[in-house]
Amino acid sequence: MEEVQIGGMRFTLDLSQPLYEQVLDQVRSSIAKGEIALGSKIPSVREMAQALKINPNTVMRAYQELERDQLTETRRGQGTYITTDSARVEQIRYRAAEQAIQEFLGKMASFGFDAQAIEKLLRKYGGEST
Amino acid sequence: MEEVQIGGMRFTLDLSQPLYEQVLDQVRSSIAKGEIALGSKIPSVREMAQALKINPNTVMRAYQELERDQLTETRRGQGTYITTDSARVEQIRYRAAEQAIQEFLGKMASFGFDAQAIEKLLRKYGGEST
DNA sequence: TAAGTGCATTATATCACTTAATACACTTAA
DNA sequence: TTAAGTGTATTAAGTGATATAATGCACTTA
Repeated sequence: MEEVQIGGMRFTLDLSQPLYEQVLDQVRSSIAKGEIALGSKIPSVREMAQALKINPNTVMRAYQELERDQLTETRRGQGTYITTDSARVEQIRYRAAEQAIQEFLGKMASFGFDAQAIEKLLRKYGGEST
Repeated sequence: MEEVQIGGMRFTLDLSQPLYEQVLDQVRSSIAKGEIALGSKIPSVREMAQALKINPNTVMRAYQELERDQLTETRRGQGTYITTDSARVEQIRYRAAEQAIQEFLGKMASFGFDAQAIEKLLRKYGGEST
C-alpha cells in the first residue's frame, strides 16, 4: 500500500498480482489518461527498479510489453519514450475497453443477470468509484 | 475446449485459470442461474474428478469453497447438496455482481473513460455475448 | 458387510514469478 | 578518449501456487 512518486507517475504495488503486471498497468494507465505527455521519457529501468524497490528484470518485463504494444519506443543507450502516435494510444484504449466490457458482461451473464438487470445494477452501484 | 456433461451441468476446462477455480465458477454459475434445483445433490468428489479427468483433491478444493460460501451443504457419507436457502443464493449473486461492477468501472476509469463514455461503449459493444 | 460418501495427510512435480549477479553494445557528455 | 548511464541478454537460485498421486479414516446406506 506504499505509494511511490516517480517520473510524474504514482505507483502502488501489492502482492495481489505479479509485480511486472502492476507496473505495466500503471504506466499504460498514465499514458491512456494523458497524465504523461506523448513523446516524453519515462524513468530508466534501473531508476524505476530502485524507486519501487524491485528487481530491474521485473521492470524490464513490463517495459518490453509496453513496447510490444507500441505504446513506447526504446532507444538503445538513451532510454524509453512514450510514443508520439496518439492514434495508437486511442487504439489501445478502445481495445482494452472492449475486452473489459466483454469480460464484465460475460461474468454478469454467468450469474444470471440480463441486460436490463445489469443496467439497473449499474445505476445502483455505479456512483462510488475513486 | 472439451465439453463434459455431468450432474445436469456442462463443464469446459482449459489452462487459462486454476482448475479448482474453474470448477468452482461453473458450479456456482449453475446454482446462480437456477439451472440446478435447490436441495439437489451434485456429483461426488470422485465422480466429478473422473468425469473431468482431474485429481479428486482439486475437486475437493472447489467443493470446500462452495461450502464456505454456504452455497452447498455436505453430509458425511452421503454427498454434497445445493443449499435450500434461496435468499443465500441471491445474496451471493448480488455480492458477486457488485464486485464485478466495481472491478469493471475501476478498469474503465484507469483507461480514462468517464461514466458517459462507458454508457456509450456499453451500447456499442453490448450486443454480442455468449 | 460392502460400497460409496467427505475428508485428511504426505510426498512429489511443475510452472510462474522474482531476485541476484554479470556482462555487453550503445549513446551522451565531460 | 573516457566515464556514466542507457537497454538488453544470460545464468542461477529461491519461493509459492497449483496439481497429481497414493493412502487411510470416519461416516452412511443398502
